[in-house]
Formats: sequence, C-alpha cells, structure tokens
Amino acid sequence: MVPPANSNGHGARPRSRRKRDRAAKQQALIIAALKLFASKGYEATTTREIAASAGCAEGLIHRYFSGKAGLLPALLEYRISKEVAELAQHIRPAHSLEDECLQLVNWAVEHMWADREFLRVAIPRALLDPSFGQVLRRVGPLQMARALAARLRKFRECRALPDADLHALAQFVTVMGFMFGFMRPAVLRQDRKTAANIAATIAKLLVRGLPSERRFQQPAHSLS
Amino acid sequence: MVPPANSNGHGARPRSRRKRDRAAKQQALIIAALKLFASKGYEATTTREIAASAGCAEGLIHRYFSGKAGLLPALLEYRISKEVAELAQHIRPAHSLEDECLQLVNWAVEHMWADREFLRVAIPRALLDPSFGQVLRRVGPLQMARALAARLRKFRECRALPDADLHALAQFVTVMGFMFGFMRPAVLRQDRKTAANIAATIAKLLVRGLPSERRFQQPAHSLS
Amino acid sequence: MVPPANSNGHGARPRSRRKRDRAAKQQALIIAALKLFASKGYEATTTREIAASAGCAEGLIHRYFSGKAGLLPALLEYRISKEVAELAQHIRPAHSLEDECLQLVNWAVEHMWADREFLRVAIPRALLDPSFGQVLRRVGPLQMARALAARLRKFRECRALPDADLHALAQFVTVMGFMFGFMRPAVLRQDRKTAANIAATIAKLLVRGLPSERRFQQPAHSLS
Amino acid sequence: MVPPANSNGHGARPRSRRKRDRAAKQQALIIAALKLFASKGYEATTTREIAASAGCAEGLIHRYFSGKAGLLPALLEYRISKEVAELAQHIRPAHSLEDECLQLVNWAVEHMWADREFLRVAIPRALLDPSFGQVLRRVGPLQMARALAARLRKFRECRALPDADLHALAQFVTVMGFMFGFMRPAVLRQDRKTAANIAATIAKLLVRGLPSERRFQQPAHSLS
DNA sequence: AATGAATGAGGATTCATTCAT
DNA sequence: GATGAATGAATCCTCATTCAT
Repeated sequence: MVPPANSNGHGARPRSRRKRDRAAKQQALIIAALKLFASKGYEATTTREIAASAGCAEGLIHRYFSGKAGLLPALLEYRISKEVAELAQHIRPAHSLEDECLQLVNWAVEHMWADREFLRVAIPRALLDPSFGQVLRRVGPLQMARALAARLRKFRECRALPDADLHALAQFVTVMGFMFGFMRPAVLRQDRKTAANIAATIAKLLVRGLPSERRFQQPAHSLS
Repeated sequence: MVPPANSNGHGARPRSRRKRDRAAKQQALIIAALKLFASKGYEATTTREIAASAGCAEGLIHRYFSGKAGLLPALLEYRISKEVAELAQHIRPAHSLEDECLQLVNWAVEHMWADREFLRVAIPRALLDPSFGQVLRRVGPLQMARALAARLRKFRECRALPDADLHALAQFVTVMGFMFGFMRPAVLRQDRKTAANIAATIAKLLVRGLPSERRFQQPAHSLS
Repeated sequence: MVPPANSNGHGARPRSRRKRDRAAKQQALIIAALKLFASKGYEATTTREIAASAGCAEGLIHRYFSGKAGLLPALLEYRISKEVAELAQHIRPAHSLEDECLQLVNWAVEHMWADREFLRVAIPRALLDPSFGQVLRRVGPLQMARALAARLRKFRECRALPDADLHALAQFVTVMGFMFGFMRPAVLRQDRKTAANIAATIAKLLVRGLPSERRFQQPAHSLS
Repeated sequence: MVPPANSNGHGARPRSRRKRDRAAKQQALIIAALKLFASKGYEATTTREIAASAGCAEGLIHRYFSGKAGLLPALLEYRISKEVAELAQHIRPAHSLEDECLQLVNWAVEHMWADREFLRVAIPRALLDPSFGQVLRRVGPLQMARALAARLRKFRECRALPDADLHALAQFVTVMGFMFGFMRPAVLRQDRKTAANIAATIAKLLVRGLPSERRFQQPAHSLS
C-alpha cells in the first residue's frame, strides 16, 4: 500500500523547494514519525517536528494520513509491507533440530532488536487501542510462529513430536526473541549480550528435552 | 516516599488526623492515577481527572508529588512496597522439580495478569525513560528471578544443575509469566485461556530436559 | 468585470470557445459562491467548496477574482447587471395612488424575498466593509426609490404632494419591502404570510393620509 | 443572569495580576467580545484579542462560555438583562396621538442607533443560525412592539382604531427605528441626519391618516 | 494546609494561496 | 491556460501549573 522508495531517475538535483512526489513524501513522513514516536513517544512528538524531520509541510500529514493519529496505522502497514515473509529465509536450516532451535532463538533475538523502533511505537499503542493490539498479534507473533513451525516441521525428529508441541516450540522461539531481543535490552535496559546469553541458556535447557537423532540412532539404549 | 498506612500508635488527635488524612489522600491519588493511566494512558489522563477520581483538589498533586510526572515514581514505589517478597510464598513447594516448574509457570502467569494495571503504566514509561526501565528491571524480573532461583535450589534435582542453568530456569519462569500472563492477553488481546495453555505446553517441553529424581533413581537405565 | 454571457458574433472556434468557457466558469463560480455564502456564511465557506460546487479548479478563483475576497464585488456586479431597471416594469400602474401604494408595497415585499440570497451575503459584508455598504445603498434602496418615485409621480393625486413627501413615500415602499420581505422572514424567521400582512396593514394606515381623487372630487361628503 | 458590574468596595488598588472576580471577568469578556465582534466580525476576531481586550486569560473564554461560540448567547442575554422594559419609559407621553407617533419614531431611531453594536453582531448571527434569529425576533421587535402598543392604546384617539391597526402602528415605529436608526446609517452608511429626516417625513405622512382629536372636535372646519 | 480559579504556553488542524506540472 | 498538490501562517482549545483565598 505504501509505495516503494520511488527514487526519481535523475540525480537528486538542487531540487526546487516545491516538489510533487506523493509517494516519497508519504514514506518520508512515515519514517520520520517512526523515528520520533520511537524516541519521544507518540504524544510528545509534534506534527511540526515530524514534518520538519520529513522535510515537508505540516499540512501534508493531514492530507495524506488525515491527522497525526493516521500515522499509526500507516506505520503498521509500512512495516508489514516490508517484512512479509523475509522471516526465516535468511538463515540456513541447521543439521539437527537442537541446533536449529538454538539458531532460531538467536535469530529471533536479533530480529526483534532490529525491529525495536517499531515495537517501541506499537506496544504502547496496543496498550491503548485493543484493535491495534489484535492486529499486532496477527501480524507479529502469530505470523512468525507459523513460519517457524513450518521450518521446524521439516526436521525428521519432529515426527515424534505432537503438533501442539511443535507449535509451542515455535512460540517459544518468538517469545525468547521478544523478551531478550526487545524487552530486556530496549525496555529494561539490560545489557544486550547478557540478555542474549540468558536466551541461549534457556534455549539449551529446553532443547535437552527434545527428541534427538542421536538418541534415535541409539534406540537400543533408549529408555523405553 | 509514600508514608505507610499510618503509624503513630498514640491517640494524639489533631496532628494525627492531619497525618492520616495526608497519607490517605496521597494513596488515593496514587490509586486513582494508576487506574486512569492504565486505562487511558499517561498523557491522555488529566490531572483534573485524577484529582476528581481521588476526591481531592488538583493542587495536591503538585504539593505531594510536585507535578503529574511525580506520580510515576510514586506509583512504582507504592507497588513495590506492597509486593515485596510475597512472591512465591503463597504456593507450597511441589514434590518434584518438574512439577514445581509447571506450577511456578502457572503462578507467574496469574501473577502478571493480576499486576496488569501496573504493567500497563510501567512499560510505556520504561520505553521513554531509560532510568525508569532500569529500576523496573531491578524490582521486576530481577527480584522475581532471585526469589524463584532460591525456591528451585531447594530441590535435590538441582544439585546436578549448574548455577547458570538454575538461573536460566528461574528467568524462564518469569518470561513465561510476563508473556502469557500480560503481553498476550493484556496487550495483544489473546484469549487468556489460550495463552495459559501455550505457556503450560512450552513449560512441559522444557521440563522434559531437566534432571529428574525418577531418572536418578533408575540410573541403570539412564541414557548416559 | 464579469464578461457578458458571450458576444463575439463570429463563429471563430478555438478563441471563441475559450472565451465562452472562461465566462461560463466565472459565472459558475459566482453562482456557487452566492449559494454557499448565503447558506453558510462567507467565512465558513471554503474556496475548495466553491470550486467543487462550480465544477472547476480552486486556482481559478484566484486567477479570475484574485482570491476569495474578490468574489464579493463580483457578486455585487453580477446581481446588478441582472437586475437593472426591471424594477417596477413588471406590474401595471393601478388606478389610484392609494391602490398603487398598496400594490407596490406588496411587490417590494415579494421582490426582497426573491433577492434574499443576495441580501444574506451583502448585508453582513456591508457591516464589515463601509465602502461595500455605500455601494449597496446606491444600487439598492436609492435606485429603487428613484424608480418608485418616478412611477408615483405620474399619479394626478401627487400634484398636491411636496417632492419631499413623494420621495418619502417611495422610501416607505422600499423600507416595507426590506423589512417584511427580507428581515422578518429571512433573518428573524417570522412567518412570511404574517409579515406580508403586517406590511399591508401598515401600508393601508399610511395611504389613508394620502391625497385622494375621491376626496378632492367630493369635498362636501368627505367627512362622514 | 450576567451579574451586575460588581465594583469591589475598595478603591481599585494596584491590584495584583491575579484576581478572583468571576462576575467582573465574565462581563469584561462579554463587552470586549461585543466591541470586537461588532467592529471586525465574529470570525475575524480571535479569542486572543478578546482576552487581551478584556484583560484576562484566553482560557477563561472556554471556562466561562465553553468556547468562542458561547460568547454569542451570552451577548444576547447580557443585552436583554440590561434593556428589559427601559423601553419607552424615558420619554413622556405627548399630548396627541400624532405627536406621540412622531416622537416615538424619533425615539426608536435613536434607540436603534444606540444599540448598533449589538445589532451588528446579532444580525449576521441570525442569518446563520435560525434559532438565534427567532430568539432575536422575540426579544427585539416583538417585545418592543408590545410596549409601544401599550403606550399608544392610552390615547383617546385610538378608541376608533381597530386593534390590528394599533399593532401595525407599533410595528411601523419599530420598523422606522430599525431602518433609519440602524440599517441606513450603520450598514449602508447613510448620513444619520438624512436618515432621521426621511424617517420623520414618512412618519408625518402616516400620521395624517390617523384619527385626530382636533378633527373630531371641530369637524366643520376640518378640511381647511 | 487545602482548594480550585486563573493563567498562558503549546498543539493539532484548517484553509487561502502559490506554483510545478 | 487550467489544475490541484503543496505550503505554512494562524486559530481555537487543552491542560499542567501557579497562587489568591
């Protein structure tokens, strides 16, 4: 919905003050709003600041988004449009379910940290606006968990895992990502490394209980 | 900062009354602020509303807390003073580490839900004010994790558990509580029961990997 | 200022079309402005509304009338150009001065009511802009009174009437028209019929004192 | 409703900037608003100007009148509260109906002129707000006509006058007052003297047709 | 000490006007 | 010449804070 960057083919010339480039201005406003809302909060950010930071007129906020409030849904859409499905495609599957889990937790932690600006804006909004919260759940943890589950299901070890457990595992990953990639470092100001270590330690604790190829390979010794 | 309910064992009238009144009004203001901040957000709540809801004059907010902003630290302190150490004392230790973990996760979920009003106020604040975030970490997850670790250490099974793992376990419990007791139901509007179920499923997944008495008792069959 | 409907007898196409279009758009803008100013007031009407209602671009208001304010004089001129001298020509002279007066008062009441849209715009303007007021007086009551006086002078009864009285009589007619044709029904929301009746009753009161053919002819009987 | 001037008994001392005198401030605001609305129009007057002119804070306009718009009804009430019944009591009855009529027309002209500030505000409002127009009719011409009719009825000559005529006569007086005391001089910028003369001439025209003591008493000479 | 009336800085929004297309 | 997107000055109003009572 939010049009892509739209660089005008020409090298950015002195460019007279008045330009007509709706898409670019919209995006500039959204990005400026994201930055400002994230750092000072929605209420404390003035439309004037946003316009100044985006390099355009205050009035455009009202023309394009019909008011300051309209920037919030636009923000959500913008982020979704960028993110869709780039989820777990950037990392290669590990060789074992255990390693995959550990790797995914690490990835989730990084991912959430990378997304912290958006989360800083979205979470306070979700607290105030139930419908915003619901949408956020759908496009956030729900979507992510689905993608993760799809990835995990490919492992042979999972054959022995009930579906509910598999989904729980996926959720576990998102939860660890959110807590130790965002809440702890970005909200509670815990050292990022410390947070990541805790996440890894917890993940290791959990993977111990997962079905293991190694164990499958030595079924004779297996307990039952 | 917030005077306790009112000591002054003596029956001295005029002074005592004064003090009692003052303390009562302070508390009334704090409680009113908590309720209003939680439901409408800090910025959208006016000092007039708070005063009205607390049944006293607007000016008192400034006299007692030196402004609207001063209500936030007062809120934090008030909550701490109430909560200290009531942590895990209300539930009896389970008979096994496994059961204890499951039980604690359940408890943590309930606990966070019960605390949701405070969290609704505190989290957006922590996002905007780093020092608030740090304090919150100390009085929140950190304190809780310590208490939980102390509880867990009592279990014999933990002898085999490195200290880091034990702390990770404690953190795991707080994380599950926060996510499925607060974030999911209160922020992302997920059904509370659903959230609690996911928490329990994840917890079961994890406890499988924990050292177990049963397994210790039957070392012969144990895997390694 | 407002070009006439379009002269240019020749069939020259492109230029002529242009002119016609231009004139048509100007008139459309004026009419749209009249309607909107009359119903919502000058200030509450936006140039965008006017342009939309006239079916052309906002910018034209500035090109043709050099701004919103320029529509007001244009409005005045437009109305004058339409109205000039159609004054008392639509009704036939009565047989006596008395009847003529009554008839003219009725006519004036109707006339002012028919003109209410313009008056709704013009009067508030005259209140704010002295020069507008003066122009309005000249093209309104003054012109009308002159035309009425010319008409009345034709009656034989008026020979006995000083010129001042004759002019006063003409003014009386315009005043009654304005008050009971516009002010009472359009501004003070009095029932139109009621207003017209009062006007007629007052007029009858006045004509009693006028010189009368009958009385001159039959002075002996006069008193009865 | 609007409390009277309320001079505080003390001689106006240096008087610290901050005073608590609701009634006085309300009135000051109303008077400032009347003056400004009358001279620049309602829309062109800013709340800041009003506050400055009244010597108090802008916010009070919203506290007392709940917004700029609230000043209009307040204005109406204020004017009514002052005016009630002072109507025709300031002039002594004349000795004949004729003289009374002439005298009343003069008075009405003066009265409307004295009220021009209020009328300058009220009439544009009535044009935009039907209910304002209705109220205005009731408290303006209607009330005035009633008072005038009561006065006129006392004259013996009126015994011969049907009630409808008597009321028409009263209306005639108000109409002349409004037109030549307000519309002509204040709106159409006609010279005040000229306007008053026309009013007098018209009135003389009308009184000629009224029943007359003299004529009744000396019917024989009447015609002259 | 408590009250709440008064203050006025600061913000979102509207809209006439300009000007790139 | 016509269009309507962009501009930003100017407005009403809110609300934390002050302070007379």
